[in-house]
Amino acid sequence: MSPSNIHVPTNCQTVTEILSRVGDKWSVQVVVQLGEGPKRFNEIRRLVSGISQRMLTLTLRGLERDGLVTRTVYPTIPPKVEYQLTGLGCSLLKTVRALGTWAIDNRDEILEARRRFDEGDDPKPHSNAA
Amino acid sequence: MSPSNIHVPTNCQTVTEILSRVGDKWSVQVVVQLGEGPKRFNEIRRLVSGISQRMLTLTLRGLERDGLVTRTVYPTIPPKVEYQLTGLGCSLLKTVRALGTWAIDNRDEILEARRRFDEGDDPKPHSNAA
DNA sequence: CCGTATCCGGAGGGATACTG
DNA sequence: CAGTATCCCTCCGGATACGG
Repeated sequence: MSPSNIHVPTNCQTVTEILSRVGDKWSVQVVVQLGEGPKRFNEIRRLVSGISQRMLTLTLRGLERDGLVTRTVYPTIPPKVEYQLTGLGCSLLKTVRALGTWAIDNRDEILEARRRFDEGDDPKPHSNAA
Repeated sequence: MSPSNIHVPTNCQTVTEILSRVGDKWSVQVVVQLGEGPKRFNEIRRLVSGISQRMLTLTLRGLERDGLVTRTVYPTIPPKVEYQLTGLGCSLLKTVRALGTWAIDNRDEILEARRRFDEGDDPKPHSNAA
């Protein structure tokens, strides 16, 4: 990367903003599930097990608001609502998957570092220096 | 804790876990600053202006715990402490930059979608509101 | 200079009950 | 089935003050 890449204020600001969207507890999981194809409300709810009805609603609203998913209502009885990733949503999914790959690749290393740190931060276990 | 298996949920589980690390309010900004080279505590604090002393400490601790940064103390007077990205931290930075690029590229589209949604999400202005 | 401890307001998010 | 509203509790994170 160049030392003076694009102009400054847009950078941190925007990235942080997007990470807030994606970094919440549920958005990514919902997006990933929707990556498999369009899904109904309770279908998603089952797949992302652990999520509450309330949170699923809020998460979907947020994603819809940002143009990442579309919401289609079929006025049948009983009502049927389908959620689907937009093009924008798909492109986000790709990027997120890259992060996911990183996470999986480095999972063990992180867990190990974490364990060591919690043990008492002992970087030199072979030398018994108190 | 599951008694017998760790195989299935590795995907969502791990990704969510990493995003929690990276998706908090400050971690990314700190990592980005550290990407420019090793920095001292108050140096980072100035660069990531807006962060409180407390939050910087907590953020750095978290990153250190996960093996993303190292903390080096020089026992001088006054004390000097340097933080630096590890190899793991650098590789994360690269992935995060990709997400940052996505954010910048799609910033306008998201903001526009958001504005439309807040306006009243009105794709069919004529006829009775369905 | 670097960090910790305490106080405290507000957002996030779960459980539940109700509506169309 | 899909969604809203309410209650409530936890944790995040800012301000401030103190210790090495």
